[in-house]
Amino acid sequence: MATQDTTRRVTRRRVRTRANLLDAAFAVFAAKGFGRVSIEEVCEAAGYSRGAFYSNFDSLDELFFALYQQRADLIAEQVSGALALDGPELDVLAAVDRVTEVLLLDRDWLLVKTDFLVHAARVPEVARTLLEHRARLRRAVADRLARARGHAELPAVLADVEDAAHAVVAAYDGVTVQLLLDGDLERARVWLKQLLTALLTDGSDTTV
Amino acid sequence: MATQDTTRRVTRRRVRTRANLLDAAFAVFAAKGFGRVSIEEVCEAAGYSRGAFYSNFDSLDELFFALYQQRADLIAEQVSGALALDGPELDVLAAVDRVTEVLLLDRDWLLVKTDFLVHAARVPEVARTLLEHRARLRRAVADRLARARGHAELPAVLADVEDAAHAVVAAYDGVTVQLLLDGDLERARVWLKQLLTALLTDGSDTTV
DNA sequence: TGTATCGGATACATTCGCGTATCGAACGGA
DNA sequence: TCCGTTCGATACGCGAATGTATCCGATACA
Repeated sequence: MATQDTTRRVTRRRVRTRANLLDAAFAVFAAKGFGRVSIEEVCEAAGYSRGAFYSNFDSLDELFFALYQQRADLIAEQVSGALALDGPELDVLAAVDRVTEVLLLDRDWLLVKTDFLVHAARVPEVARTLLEHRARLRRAVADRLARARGHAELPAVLADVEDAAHAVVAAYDGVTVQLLLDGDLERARVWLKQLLTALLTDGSDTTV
Repeated sequence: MATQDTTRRVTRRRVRTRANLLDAAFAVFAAKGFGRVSIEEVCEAAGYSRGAFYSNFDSLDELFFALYQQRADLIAEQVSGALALDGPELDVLAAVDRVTEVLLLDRDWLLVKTDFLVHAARVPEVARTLLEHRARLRRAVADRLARARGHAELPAVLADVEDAAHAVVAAYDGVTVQLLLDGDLERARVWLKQLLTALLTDGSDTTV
């Protein structure tokens, strides 16, 4: 179903099935890793037969791609929301807290996301999508920083707002790796906040 | 051959074969990703039959593990070397340059390393090994920073040397992700230097 | 409610990769 | 150089996963 050629009657049942397959796939991928999952396992977890799968997707890769997009869009919205929350008065540290909460929500997503990264790293077409998603996040962060800029705190060597946003994403990725290994979500949050603070403040007080 | 039971005459041919298999595996893993590689592919790339493989390893997982350890140890030594290079007078920025050069040497290694991370994230036993390796790196960095500490520059919110070392590793991981996606090695180096500079200096001059 | 279409189950053939058992050749010590 | 040992190639059987073709029940629309 990669290419939806002619218009077809898309049944409610169909969308439900598709959603169920995606959800099941998420769970299975998180548990075993994309590379070790078979189509059958996904179907079994979702409670369907392989026929249902092939009726909705052409390959595991395609499903994986759809899955990533679905979840990534969700996260992007949540982050934007967390950043937009306070008025332009701007308490950057509070924003950092909220974003941290959203970004480090559950380890399963990070597992799947990293699997997807590994995949994307070898398929330029897929990499492009992932890069676009990251650009979207950076943009949101950069905008927020720009808004805060006039008001008070000033980054250190990262004077450029774009660079600062880039740094935020890098910190996120860095902490992700640590979390994947030790599984300590709470510590990861604290650590990410500390890192972001170090990156986004010049060392003086901070809050504005 | 996981458990080397009784003492056996280990032939030169054997070590050569093993090394060849490891080298070939590295190339194949880098190209296709661990999850998409079969034992046969590795053997074919190395120019051996599957018999040779099973004579040297019990499973692809075991080979992967051996491969990671081999290369990781190599890197660890190189980093230590790069850090030890200058005397205790200490130009931290120069050290940053050298380390950056070593850490971002080739993308293939990062690909394999990330594959290994994804694997380790789901196998605690393997994760422990990877965590130990990272601890080794952090230690080297922390020692270096401690040596520099008395002399001049001072981190910002990362007063603790251990925290600073932690941040260095996080930055490395963060930049790695970006490099995996865009493949621009030179830009990654520049970017890593900038990040490390931002993290390890208080914003005043720097060099000491 | 009837009916044409759609969605998913089932059954099948096939390919692929695995692990083992066996055998001849390479090796290294005497 | 000779001989016992080790290494790796070959051949085999097996199980798992794939993709397809077909069929029946569900669904939307009139």
